[in-house]
Formats: sequence, C-alpha cells, structure tokens
Amino acid sequence: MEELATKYNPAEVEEKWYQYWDKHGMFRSVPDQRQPYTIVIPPPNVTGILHMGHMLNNTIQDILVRRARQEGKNALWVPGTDHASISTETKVIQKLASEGIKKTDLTREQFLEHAWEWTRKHGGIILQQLRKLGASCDWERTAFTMDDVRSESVIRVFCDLYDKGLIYRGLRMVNWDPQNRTAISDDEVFYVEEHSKLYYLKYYVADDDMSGETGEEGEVVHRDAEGRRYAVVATTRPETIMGDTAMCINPKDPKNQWLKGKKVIVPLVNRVIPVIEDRYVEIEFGTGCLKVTPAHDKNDYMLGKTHDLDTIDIFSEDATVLPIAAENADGTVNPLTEKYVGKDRFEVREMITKDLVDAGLMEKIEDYQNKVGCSERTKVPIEPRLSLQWFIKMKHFADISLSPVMEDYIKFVPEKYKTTYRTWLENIQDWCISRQLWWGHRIPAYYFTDANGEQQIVVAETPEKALEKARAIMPELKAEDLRQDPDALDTWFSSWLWPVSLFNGILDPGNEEMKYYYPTATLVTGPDIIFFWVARMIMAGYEYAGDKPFSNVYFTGIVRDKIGRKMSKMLGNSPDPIELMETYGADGVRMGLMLAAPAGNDIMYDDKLVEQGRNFCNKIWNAFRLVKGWEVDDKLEQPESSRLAVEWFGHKLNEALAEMEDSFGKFRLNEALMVVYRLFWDEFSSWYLEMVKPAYQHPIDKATYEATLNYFDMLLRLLHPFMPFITEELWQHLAERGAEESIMYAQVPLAAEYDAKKVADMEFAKEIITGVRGVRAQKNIAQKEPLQLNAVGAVDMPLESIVKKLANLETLAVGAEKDPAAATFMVGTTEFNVPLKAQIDVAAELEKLQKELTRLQGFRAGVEKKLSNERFVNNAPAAVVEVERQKLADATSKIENIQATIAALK
RNA sequence: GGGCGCUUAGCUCAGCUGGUUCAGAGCGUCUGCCUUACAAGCAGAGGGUCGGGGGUUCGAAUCCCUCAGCGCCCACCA
Repeated sequence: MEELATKYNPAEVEEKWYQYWDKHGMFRSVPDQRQPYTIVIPPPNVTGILHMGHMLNNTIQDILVRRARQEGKNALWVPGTDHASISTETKVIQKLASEGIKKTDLTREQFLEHAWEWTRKHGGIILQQLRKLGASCDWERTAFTMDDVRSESVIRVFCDLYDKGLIYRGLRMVNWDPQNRTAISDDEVFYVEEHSKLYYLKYYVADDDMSGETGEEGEVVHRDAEGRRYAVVATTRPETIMGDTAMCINPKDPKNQWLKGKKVIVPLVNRVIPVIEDRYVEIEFGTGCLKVTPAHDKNDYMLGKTHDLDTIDIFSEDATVLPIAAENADGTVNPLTEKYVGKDRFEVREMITKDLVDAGLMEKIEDYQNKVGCSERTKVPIEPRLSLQWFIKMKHFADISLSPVMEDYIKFVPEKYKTTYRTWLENIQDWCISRQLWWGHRIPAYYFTDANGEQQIVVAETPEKALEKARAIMPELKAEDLRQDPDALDTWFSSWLWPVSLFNGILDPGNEEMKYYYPTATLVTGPDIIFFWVARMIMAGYEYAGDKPFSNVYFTGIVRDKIGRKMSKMLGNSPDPIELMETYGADGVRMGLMLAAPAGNDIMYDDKLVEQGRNFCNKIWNAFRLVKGWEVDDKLEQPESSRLAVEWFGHKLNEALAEMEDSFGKFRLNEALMVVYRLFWDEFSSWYLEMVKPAYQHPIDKATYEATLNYFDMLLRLLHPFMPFITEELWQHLAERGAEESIMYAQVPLAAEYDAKKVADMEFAKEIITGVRGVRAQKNIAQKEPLQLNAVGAVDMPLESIVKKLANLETLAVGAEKDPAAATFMVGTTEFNVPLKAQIDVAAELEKLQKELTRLQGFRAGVEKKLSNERFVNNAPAAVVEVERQKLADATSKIENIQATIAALK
C-alpha cells in the first residue's frame, strides 16, 4: 500500500468515488423482492443554485437513503427540478430587459422559446452541485415538473377536477402590479412605511329630516350651517369614493347609532349608498365610519360579499366586465370617473382632494403614517383589484387529509407541526390556481361565444378534444374560434402531484412502480411550505393514488448565521456551499451541518461546525493510518489486555448500535451522529486503540489485528450515511474488495445484546487510569516514568492488565494500607494512592482533601435530612428510599476514609 | 389581534410521562505537552441555585399559575 499522507485530502477522494458509484449504477433502483425505501426530492428551482438550506435538506435525505440501503432495503431517491413559474419568468423578463426586449413585444410562443432556452442553459446546475454533496439519487429518473409525463399529469388532473365540479371560476381580489400589468402573489408584496394623509370626508345623510336635535347620549352628529346632518369617514384613498357602494359602522358603536338604517350620499359622486353594520369596523379608528369599496380593497370585498353590495371598479375599462384586460390595467381610472378619466390614480387623488375641499366636503386632513403594499419586482404600490381566477374547492380535500396526520398514519417530525396543520385545514380557503404568467402549465380551458352571444367554456386535455366538446354546444364552431385561457397554473399545482406523477401514477394508475414505491417513506422539507406543498401532496395523494404520499415528514429548520439572521443574498451572510465543500470536504460540511440540526430546529451556522467535521475526517484518517501501519506476527500470542479490550469494545459497540437505532427511529439524526462520533473518537481511538496498540516498532498479534480491522469496518459502515466519501475510501483500503463492491451496500450491523457489567467495569478502569494521569499532570511526572498504584482495601479489579498498560504502572497492589506520603484519588468508594519518590506537598494535599470532605458532609447532611423525613420514608417507593440509604452509606464510608487520610497526613 | 413554541454551562442544544444516567453532551475556555497515527492532535482542569416569582408534592429542570423576554405562523386597522 502506498504511503498515506498525514492529512486527509477530500478533493482527491470525493470525485473518484462519486464517479465509481455512478458508473456502477449503485444509485439505481428498480422494483424487486426487497422492502422499498423511497424518498422523492423536494424539487429545487430548475435554474436555482445550491444554498445552505439545500445542503441541509439534501444531506438529511441522503443520510436516510444511505442508511436504508445499508439496512438491506431497496432504497430509491428520485431527483428532479421544479419550473418555478414566477421566479423563472421574472428572471427571463429581466434577462430580456437587459437586451432591450419587453415581454409585451413578444408573442407567447416567442417568450416561451426564450424561457426554455434559459431553462436549458441554467437548468440542472443545481443537480450537478448535489452530486458534489454526495447525493445518491437515481439520476436515470430525473424529472422536471414541465417534462411530458408531469405536464400531461397536470392537465389531466385539472380536467378531472373540473369534471368532478371541484374547479370553478370566480372573483378574487388580487394584488395588481399596474406597471407590469400582472397579478402577483401575497408573498411578492412587501410593505413600506409611508408618510401619507388621512382624509376626513363628509357623507351627507340622504333625505335628511334633520330631526334629533342633540341625539342620544354619546352620539356624535355632525351638522353644517344649514343644520343638515352628515357622517365623517376617514380614508387614505379619497379617489376610491367613486367605487363606494356602502358605508359601514360597528353596530355597537355609540357614536354612530343614529346612522343605523340611514342612507348617505357619496361626496362629489352624489350616489346614494346604504349604511350597513358589521363588527369588522374598529370603533376607535377615525370616526368609526368606514367607506366600503368592494372592488378595491380585500376587506371591503369581504364586506361586499357578506352584505351583498354592488361592485364598482374604477380602473377597468368597462366596470361590469371582469377580468380587466392587461392593457388598460395600468392604474389609470376609467370613464365611470368622468372628469378624471385616463388620469393616473395618484394624480386623481390630488385632483379629487382639491375638488372635495372646494366643494366643502372635506372635514379635515391629517398626517398619517401607514404601510403601503408594493410590488417586490417593480416597487410600485400594488392595487388590490377584482379579477376572474380559477379555484379549487378545498373542503373535500381538507376532509380527506386531516385524520391521517392527526392519527399519525402520516407522522410529522417534530410533532408540533400537527397543530399548525390542523388549524390550517380547519380554516381552509379555496385555492386560487391561476397565475397571470406564461411560463408554466397553460390552463386547458377554452372560450367561445355561442349563438346567443353568451360566453361558453369547455375544459379538455387538448385543443382537439376541446373543439369536439365545443361543437356539442355549437356544431359550426371552427378551431380558430376557440380561445384558450392565457393564464398558467400555480407552480404548486404540479408540485402537489409530485410523489404520484414521478411514478406516472396519474396517467397510468396502479402501475407496477406505483405499487412498489408508493407510498414513499419520508419527505424532508421545510415547515414554511407545510401548507403550500405538504398538505396539498397529502390531498392529491389520497385523491389520485388512494393512499398517503409518504409515511413520515421530517421538517428541517432554517439555516441561519451564527447571530441568528436568515441567510440572504442581501446580507451576504451565506457561505458558498461549493467553496465550503472545497475547503472542508463534502463529508466535513455534511457532518458539521448535521451536528447542529435536530429536526425542526433552526441551525446557527458557524464555520466552527464544518471545521469540526473536517477535523473528524482527519481523525478517522489517522486512526486508519495507525492500524494499517501495524506489522502482524502470526505467532505472537494475544496479550491479556488486548483480549479484554477486544471483548469490551464488542459490548460498547452494541451499546452504541442500540442507541443509534433508537435515534434513527426517532429521526434524531444529530444524536445518532453524536453517538458514532464519540464512539469513534473517544471509545475507539482514545481508549481501544491505546489498549491494543503494540509498542513502537513491535508487531501485533493476529487475533487483535483482525478484531481491530473488523471494528474499523463496522465503524465505517455506521459513519457512511453521514460521511460517504471518506468511509468508502478507507473501506476500500481496509481489505481486498471486489471490482464492484461498495460500502454503500455493506450492511450495517444490528444491535445485539451486550453486557452492561462489562461496560461498567471498563468505566471503572478508565477512571482509575484518569486518576493516575491526573496525578502525573499535577506532579509533572512523564508518562514514560512507571509508577506504583495501590488500592486501599479490597476491590475487584478485572481489568488490571489494561489499567497497568494505559497508566504505565509497574505494580498495582490491591488491599494496601493508607500511605500519607502518597498522592491520592478516589474512584467510587475506593481510595487509590500513588507513592511518590519526591516529597508531596502536605499542605496542598490537605487542602484538597478538606475541600472534598466539606462537600461530602454537605451532601450527607442533605441525604440524612431526607431520610429523617417520615413522610418521605412512608410515601416514596421503597426502591427510592433504598437508593437514598445507599447514598448515605457511601457518603459515610467516603467521609471516614478521608478523615483517616487527613489524620495520617497530619 | 388570533394561534403555536421557546428561555438549562461562554455558544449550540439534550434531559421535561416528577425520585442515581439528575444537573448532561459537543464546541469554546484554562493548564501542561510537537509522547513516531493524528497540534485539524494528546493529557488534565474549571464552568449552570435549569429566565423571575408563586403553587401542588415527602420530593420539581420536569406538573399548575403568573410575570418578563424571545421566536414562528396566520389575519392585518380603513
């Protein structure tokens, strides 16, 4: 074997083994007799690049998949990407803009060609980056939400739900970006603090009889010089008065009781509108009177629906036809507004304010600080507008998806998200699935005008089928008379089918792959998309595959920087994952992330973590160098100490195996990692290897050597899911391996029974060794210098040979007398002493003993107090009382021992 | 405003169906070591009245109440 460097060099190793695995099809899975273990990747944006969140998420998935493989399961991890309609379309628009091309200058087909080109150019980078991380995906199965199977699945599901009556077209208040002339999602709206005005407008009472001279107690009645009564409404948007269709008061508002049942006149517009009552209105805000403009405000729209109000849109060209065509939805007002027509909304605000003041209809204007929703992309204030959108009725889906999670048929980790899930389902709203975008799956709805001049809609998978359906209504219809809906579907409408569509379960229900791989085992994702994605996959899973899509959902945390801020481009606080892997190795990065990542907890990223990971790689590497450097002598007899060490580590290993199995079962991957980390570093390297290590340039016996290689092999297998590269490298070096062997398929050992007594015996021995080392450190005695050790009184010493070796003792005497001239330490109730050639520092020794004595006396007093409490002795279980008695006895014996030592020293 | 959760060593977190696994782990800190596997290391050491207060109990980090601080989600004041 070639000489191994003292430092592990990940770069050389990682590339080599990834290609080896890939070349030999080791990630490939096809159905067979084994139990399946399936994970579908949360598809990253096709044009995205790897960030720290991906690193964490995909490391977890890889660990689960690799572990399952080593448990003998047929593990499959399906990769793929998401077309991410909004973000991709935005990027393409930006790119075109940089070339001086506007989206509106292009036809749909031309634009989509640009989008596909963009996707081809940038797509798949992220999948390449996942390979660097070691992701063991079955790349032959790589899917894309807009490839043929997935697209057809989406369209089929849309048609199916439409036929089932679960999809409908309805009005919805959208966030309209007047500059881009498109609706944007709530997530793309950001709020900015703005200095604005609060306008107090006069709404005169219609047909006022001017009665009620003072009004009731607490009422606030405004009157003008002629005695006519009016209400005052506070608004930040006076220009919308043209869309007012009601005024609203809180029925419990004492100030405005007199307005109940009245009608009022919209200032300037002179339209008569009713006064309605709704508890939604804040009594304390402004005057307690709210103008209601259902077409231009979300809440007003809700009020309008509840109270059956008219809707007047002041922006669309024809206020009665919805939705508004994009070309006249640029924020200018429509002919309904008479003198203001064609003017921009902000210009209109100024004009109307002046007109109101001139007409004496403005009570007052106050300065006001409020938040205005703006488009993330164009930065202009968004305009809430009504438009026709496509919706899915969610009641049915909520009904089928609640109990599986609540009853743990689908298990959430951590469990707290069950509550979040339930709350959402219980208050579910219909899902708006149309987006005013081109990039995505185009809605398969087709419009035409029938013989009566009425608009008709048909929904079908292809234009041909749509024409067929349309001709059933209007036989003479031609293909060109059919107009397809221009909108695309919400990206989540393809994502929610992902676990089913990946196995072609939509187009070919009940196929062999579906039967074998579905339901999948575990979904690994962030809690931020529990509604957008997780819940909806559960719905679609039941609707289209008749069962849950996955058995477990592991919610990861968010990767933050070390002071708790989210990683973001703007802050520049996110390390580049690729650079990180180049610096610390993929294994080091994986390990560092996992150490700090309990399920559902955010992780505070710090370079220290990946440093620890890298250091651990190096530790493994060097332990391997030691073991592989040993000369074996077949004739050499196994020393007693080695025999005992080998026996002990077998028990220790099984103890750790049981802990790891438990941790994996609970998805506590960081704990499983910590167990194996300590097993390798502390128990194996620091203790075991030191126990069996032959003297310098001496050979080792065969039995010990082979046992050690075997343990090393087992440890590498246990570590492999966390650190795939270094473990493969060393596993291959550890023994002669076949041409297509891999640790990926080396089975992880199952936890067997172990003897806790043997483990405890070693702990006792270790404490003695540590005690001697402590004496050496204190007295400045080199490890090379052999010492004598005496145990005072009788004590069982089954691991004497190991203690002698590691503590470097020439003698270990049991049953010795106290020695005032020796350095002492206690292990349990046994006192040990090390006779010293040099004079010991009596004063220092006394001080140390006195301190310990004081502590023990305090401890004993506490126990005595407890035991003298009758209620404790009578009420506590016998076992607990017995434990206390034992504590008392131990403490007493220790105290006597120390007192004797003190006396002897004096 | 509605809901959920958190507060334990300098940092990140376990422990929370009450009682020797009850005060733990990793990292960091301090001291001494370049001891031929590893200074990305070895050996040793120190460090917390479990956010404050009250209660239940023989017994509370663990259960209940309350106060303070922090975080997340949802709905957002015209």
